[in-house]
Amino acid sequence: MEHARRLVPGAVVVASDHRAYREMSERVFDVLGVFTPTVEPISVDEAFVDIAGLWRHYEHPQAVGAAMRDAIRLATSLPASVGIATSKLLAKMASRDAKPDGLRIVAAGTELAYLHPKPVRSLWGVGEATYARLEELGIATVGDIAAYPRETLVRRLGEAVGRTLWELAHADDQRRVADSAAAARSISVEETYETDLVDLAAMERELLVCADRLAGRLRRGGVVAHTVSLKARYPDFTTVTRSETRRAPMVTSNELFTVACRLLRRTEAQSRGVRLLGIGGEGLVSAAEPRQLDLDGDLWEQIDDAIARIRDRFGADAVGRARLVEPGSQGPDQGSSR
DNA sequence: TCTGGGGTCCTAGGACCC
DNA sequence: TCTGGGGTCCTAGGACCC
Repeated sequence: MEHARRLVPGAVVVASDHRAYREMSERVFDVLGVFTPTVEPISVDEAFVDIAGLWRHYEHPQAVGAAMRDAIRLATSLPASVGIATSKLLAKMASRDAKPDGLRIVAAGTELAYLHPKPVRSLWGVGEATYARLEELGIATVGDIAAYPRETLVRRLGEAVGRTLWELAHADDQRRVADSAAAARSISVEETYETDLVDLAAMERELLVCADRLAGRLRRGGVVAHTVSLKARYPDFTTVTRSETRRAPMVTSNELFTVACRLLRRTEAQSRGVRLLGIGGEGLVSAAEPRQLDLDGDLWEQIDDAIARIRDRFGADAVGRARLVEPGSQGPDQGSSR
């Protein structure tokens, strides 16, 4: 945004509003749920829907897609694009073709004819790096991949990528539509700073902010983390991670903070400075599962819990860490830029 | 062209165990 | 006591996606 503002000094900048996006997203998913229970969210604004069970109610697949688009527009005033096909990959590609506000069908029997002329980059799973490698092999279209010897592709691209791409290029995609989103496997927070952080005290203050945010999200998700990871980006943009796994899972902001500080000392942050810091929780398990708490941990859970309830009721700025108050300021309002 | 934030999965090496 | 094979877990980094 800094760069954009420099280029266009008079630009109107509109802040993002994630609460509104979530609200609209929920309405869209509610609409989809009316059609069928088999709805698998991909992201806040995309989902796979299994419409195989709807053949009784609609004459053509087109009619299902059109009805969904109408219902979404009615409920949210938002345009929606729909791709219909015999597999997830093709439905996804068709929906991309349908954007920004349309409907695209790849009829059964026409899969390969649709797929093979497409550029490799349009396949789900071919990013910048894989694209460059395929280019070196003289592979430009999905059809080229399909014609390439499978074993050679695996040797060049690795087992997982090579095999998957080869199968997808033959329209071999057996993945089913799940009836809900998979449980999160990790939760993380991170922040890029306007100016690089150079001293340890400043870095630790920011880690405390991250630890607080992460603790809140773990708590709301009802999970605890066996592994805590730290992410640091140096001023030259190289990024490193450090992690620590423990038998006893962690949840409290205090635990997350303590581990993150220890991990930070295992990086070169102190000597090089950092542009970004982040903390993540991995190896998530339900907080409802029995686990051993030491007295100290129990106390911090109660503190986090109390803070969460105060924030729910009085707003995010209602309570804060004394440590995060700028020296000389009167309180969190004046002291915090966030 | 200097590049947010939040995720997933894969790979490779090393430790450890049987 | 040594060696080899094979499995799991942990760690770090990279590719990819929205």
